[in-house]
Amino acid sequence: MKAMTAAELTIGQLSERSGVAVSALHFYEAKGLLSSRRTGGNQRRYARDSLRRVAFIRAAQRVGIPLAMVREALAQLPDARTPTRADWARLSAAWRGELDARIRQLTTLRDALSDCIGCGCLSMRRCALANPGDVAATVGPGARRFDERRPCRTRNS
Amino acid sequence: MKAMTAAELTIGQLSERSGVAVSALHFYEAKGLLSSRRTGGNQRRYARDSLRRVAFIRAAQRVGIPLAMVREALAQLPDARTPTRADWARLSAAWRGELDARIRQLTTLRDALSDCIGCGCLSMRRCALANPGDVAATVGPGARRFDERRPCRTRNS
DNA sequence: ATAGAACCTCAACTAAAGTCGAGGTCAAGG
DNA sequence: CCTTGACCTCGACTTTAGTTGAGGTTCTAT
Repeated sequence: MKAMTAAELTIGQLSERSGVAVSALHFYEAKGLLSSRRTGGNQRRYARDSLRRVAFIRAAQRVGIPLAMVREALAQLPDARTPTRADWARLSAAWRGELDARIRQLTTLRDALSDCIGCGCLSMRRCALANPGDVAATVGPGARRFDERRPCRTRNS
Repeated sequence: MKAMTAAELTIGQLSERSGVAVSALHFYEAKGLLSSRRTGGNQRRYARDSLRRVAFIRAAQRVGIPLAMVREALAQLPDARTPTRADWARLSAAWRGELDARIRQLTTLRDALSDCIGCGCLSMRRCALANPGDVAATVGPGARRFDERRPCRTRNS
């Protein structure tokens, strides 16, 4: 174990510091989420910003974002030079919408469980529980929205 | 097509009204998330509250909760009689914590992306991006918490 | 110089959450 | 009666996100 923190990381170091298994790092590389330089002996060497990429990948994973989507996001980072603050900020901005939507969806589910689930409402077309969060809006004429929260007191069961 | 809405639903009706494929309903039943009466001819008949169970399953699914966890939750509902308001309310209460945690995690990710990702922080042990949300608290002595949001200006990269 | 840890590739396996198709049964209208 | 559409089971296949193992190479410390 070479304690010296060099400019680059071995895969073992990246694994340990990120808490992600070596096999998973191989896998991320195979899927194009991560890249590495190879030494003369064909071993991987990671630039230090890989640590942040991996953190980003795992953070996204934890909230249920599929790797394919993460890959697309990361593809916007330059792969020649080390990403700058601005590069990450751009990526960040692109994701706010997605994250906000998911937060809204979760919040809605939580509230629906508290407010609505005991109401007897079984109309799949109207209950908050039943609607995908975004798709909900455009059902029938009258453009009723998800967020004009009329918590369905229909009792058709 | 028998338009008469009877006391029970066929699998086709449940599928159509819930928007879930028949094959998925079979699958849910196989996994113990759903149950049905059988007719003389071995066909499934669903009580009307199945509609709500399915809505609940899908809502949970949409926010990334695995079926196994949903199954456990639904197991708390009585399977002899139709669940009452109170039954659902109990289940709802049990889930608030889980949902709140997920909402917190997502919010943290969103904020970390906005505030922290460009900060140069690569300390996997300290950055909001890197921590599983709950586990974060207990690292080293000093009990620093996740929510005393000191957005890591360490710049050790 | 050599043991052992860490690394490499590639193929096979796993688990979750389904879908698809084959081959057969049930039920309702003409 | 008999056709047609909805239903049945069961096994095979799919995708995502990896893990595990075999067989071989590289690195580094003694």
